[in-house]
Amino acid sequence: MCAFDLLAIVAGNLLLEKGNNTPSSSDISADKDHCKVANNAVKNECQNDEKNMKVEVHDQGSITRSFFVSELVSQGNEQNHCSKEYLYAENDLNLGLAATVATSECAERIGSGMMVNSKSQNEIRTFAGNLDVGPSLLREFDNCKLERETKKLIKDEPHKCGKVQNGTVANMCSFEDPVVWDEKPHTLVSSGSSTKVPLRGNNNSHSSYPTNGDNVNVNSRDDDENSSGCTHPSTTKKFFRPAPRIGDRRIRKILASKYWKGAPRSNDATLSNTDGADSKPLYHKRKNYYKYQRSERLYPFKKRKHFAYGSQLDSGEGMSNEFVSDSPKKGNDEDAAGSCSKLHAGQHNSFRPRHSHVKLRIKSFKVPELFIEIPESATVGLLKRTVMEAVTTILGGGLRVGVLLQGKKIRDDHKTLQQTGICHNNQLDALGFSLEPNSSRAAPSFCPVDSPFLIDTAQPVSRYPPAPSVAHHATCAASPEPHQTNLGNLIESDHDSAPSPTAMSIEKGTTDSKALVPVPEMNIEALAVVPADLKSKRSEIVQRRIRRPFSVAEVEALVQAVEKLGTGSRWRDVKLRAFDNAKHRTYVDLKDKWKTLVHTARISPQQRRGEPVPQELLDRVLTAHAYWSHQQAKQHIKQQQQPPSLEL
DNA sequence: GTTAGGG
DNA sequence: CCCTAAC
Repeated sequence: MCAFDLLAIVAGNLLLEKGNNTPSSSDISADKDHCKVANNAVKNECQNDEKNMKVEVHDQGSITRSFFVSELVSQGNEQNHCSKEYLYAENDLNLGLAATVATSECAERIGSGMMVNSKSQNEIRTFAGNLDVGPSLLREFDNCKLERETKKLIKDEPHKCGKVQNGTVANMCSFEDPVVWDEKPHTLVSSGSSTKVPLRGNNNSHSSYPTNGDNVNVNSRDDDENSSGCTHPSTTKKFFRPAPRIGDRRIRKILASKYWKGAPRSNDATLSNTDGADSKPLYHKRKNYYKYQRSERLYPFKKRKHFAYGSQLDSGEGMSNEFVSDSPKKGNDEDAAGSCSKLHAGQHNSFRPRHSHVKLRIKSFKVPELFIEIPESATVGLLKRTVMEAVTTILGGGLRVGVLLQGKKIRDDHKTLQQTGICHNNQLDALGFSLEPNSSRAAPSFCPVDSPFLIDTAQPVSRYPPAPSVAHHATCAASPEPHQTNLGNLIESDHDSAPSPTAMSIEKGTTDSKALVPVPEMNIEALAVVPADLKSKRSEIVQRRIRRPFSVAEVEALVQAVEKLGTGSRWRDVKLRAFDNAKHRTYVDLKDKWKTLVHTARISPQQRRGEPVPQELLDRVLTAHAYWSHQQAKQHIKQQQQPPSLEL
């Protein structure tokens, strides 16, 4: 069950609420004409064996909350600097950006107590970490008051924003559920979703480091989440860098590949409903790409976060705070009101429905299905980490929000809510949201976004009851899982899952240690529309493994093995010796890793990226490499000299 | 099935 | 990590 706590956080259902703010979704009588998204108060608390992570999101509907970041910044005594940027971002309707700025600029200050590992790379994480740090810090944010001051500065230093903002602000407006955006100035829209919380893998951030390279990503991402959970920090990243829809560079590769030449970036476009801005990510430099890819995916959340003006972050108990307040608290909003309207100014025009508003309350999301296999002897802490990593892995490919109406997935992003029937009385209760893995194949260009035939009815979705029911349950299913892996806390997943929503399930541990396996779901409807040949291509793509950085521990093991066995023609032995239980590490992987290690060891530390490998290890790499290279050379010489003699 | 290297 | 040629 513990494991599920983490998952549960992510998991969830959507509650559609009309009219009044009553929690009950059944209240149909409410005025449907005026629908708004209720604010969610979500408090999640994840405790790790290592330390307590707290992600609390209280969206009380107070617009003021949006300034959380700013406040945070100001707290750091960098009001001028940070707030400016923040405001600027705000001006762009890009709170996320603001958060980003704050993160990069002020992270260290804010989190003075935190470990700041390194430059920009870790800043975000650090920032998030700070947020987590504690109630004490967070409480400070409670008093929001910098809006006015900061506003002045909004236009002051646009360039700063640019610096931080690699992506496009336009991205913000991408494919979110229109619903969320249907807010008018007066309407308080905040779909504070518990979703953010879960991602927080901070638990491991310190200690887990050796465990898995992924942690790095996870943490940073998580932190984002956290921060977002706390308020906006997370959001930041998202906007900061337009979310690459597709997984790794694979996407790039795919697009470039012969098979896909015909279907360029439109691919992305498909995934993201509206704006073409999404395609940008493809052009991002690879290095940055990984850094942000995960966080970026959380598009939906971030947007919501923007509107989910997190209120005070105090240490609460409940994992999910059901509290929802629809309307902003007037008291707090006094100040915020102005900024708020400004904040949303640009949005209304394009997104708000003409007549009525849809009022939604998203209590939680369904999350992709996970299978976890772990030894009974494993510790709870390990279980938690495992789950965390599993979640991270799944999310690694990015997330999309799926909208389900009466159990049917709505694919046409261009339809209005009205057209879809979401606003109608009888539909509100049937509306569901899901988090879906955002895989590259999910929406190849050849699948028109708008094509009606894609609006499938007979989807895997059926497996997943309309949001409300799925919510927080992690079901324990004992089903033999074909693709298993070893290596305790490392995640084994070789495929991004297909874009269908899934429920959570856990597989009872067997005797050996196993890892998580995101079980991909077939995108039936999509496949049905795809030409046969393309279909096969796609399936190939699906097999692509996710990138999983080597942890220091793994590097250590690799180095040790190579020192003993050597490199030449012994990768299989190395594998068996040091990574026999890590199924996801093939000898080819090890070989490749060694290759990169050697390269890394030769370049200057400044040029290195990713999780830093201790210099000591790098030294050993060079030494071992030199030694074995020499041995190999000698060997070759011998062989070249021997044959003649034999012939003679 | 492995290894070695380029991508 | 992927892909492939070459064992």
